[in-house]
Amino acid sequence: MRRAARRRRTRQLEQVFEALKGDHTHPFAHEIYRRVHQRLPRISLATVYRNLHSLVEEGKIRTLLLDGQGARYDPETREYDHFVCERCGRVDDLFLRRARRRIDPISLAKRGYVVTTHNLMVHGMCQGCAARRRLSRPRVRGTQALTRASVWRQQ
Amino acid sequence: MRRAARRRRTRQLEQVFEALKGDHTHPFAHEIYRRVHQRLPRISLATVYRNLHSLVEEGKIRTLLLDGQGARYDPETREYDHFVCERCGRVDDLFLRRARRRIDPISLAKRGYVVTTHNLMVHGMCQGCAARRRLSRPRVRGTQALTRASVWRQQ
DNA sequence: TTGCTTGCAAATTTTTTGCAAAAAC
DNA sequence: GTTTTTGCAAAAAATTTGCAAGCAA
Repeated sequence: MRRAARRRRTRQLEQVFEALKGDHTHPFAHEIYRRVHQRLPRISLATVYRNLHSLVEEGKIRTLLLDGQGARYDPETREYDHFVCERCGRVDDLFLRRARRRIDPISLAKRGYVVTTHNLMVHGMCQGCAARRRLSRPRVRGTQALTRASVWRQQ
Repeated sequence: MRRAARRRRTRQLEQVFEALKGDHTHPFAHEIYRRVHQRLPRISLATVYRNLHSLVEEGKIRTLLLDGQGARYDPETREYDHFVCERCGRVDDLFLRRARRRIDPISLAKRGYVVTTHNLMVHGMCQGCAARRRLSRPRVRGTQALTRASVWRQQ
């Protein structure tokens, strides 16, 4: 169950991290594999998974879980939130300064919880989809309400 | 991708909902199957999945996706948050009144986002695990727990 | 050299699907 | 009766594992 901490720096590990660094699209394991595979044609998907896990354990990247598909990976480890477009599936980073302060760790501590981190997921429609929708459906007494999101997937 | 809306009320659907109603432990599909199976021994896991999907679509339950395992199901559909214990895996409902309005839909709307809903996931250690830990590691100049709590950053 | 890490293929886990039969309406 | 839903088994998708060989330290 518990896997031993990584000790050696390998080309594979390095390339997996490189493939993700600076990327804000939150790619899936397979896309990362595709990228690394261009540089290391002999790498296997299993190794990509193993290295992604290592990086998560080291705290160099994090996992993001959303509905439907598999895990997505994120090189941004600062504490921040995400916006998930229910139309196209894109995931944006949100840096909501004000929102952050409104969570009250004290009240949780009073109830006996020890808080290490938290994550906010906002669901809706992204700019692009909202615009596209406005074009195809000219407004008639307000747009039709979106269906309520009933699925949350987070780490 | 899109499945037709359910039209008929069946014993199976009813029992799947009954098995979940009032349950705050956020069980996995398999546990729900186990429960329903006691009342309807011929039900199949596939049917449980299909009915869980129907219920989600009807808005009577919701899905909760967390790291590691599969989906968990939740009969509570009001907007509220979750606490995930990283020790034992339990998931508690959190009704954080103050936190409720923590996101600022206006600032998101300005950026072009259409927000339908949002959800907060708080990670850490639950009461039970924190207590157990306190027992095994007697405090020496402040508990480990407090140290971890201070990891909380509000930036 | 030592033993961690990789590649490969096979295994696991979780969820979905095709289809004929059963159940609703 | 007609159409939806079920049960079964098989398929799919995503991720993990065993193991011999490869490579970093």
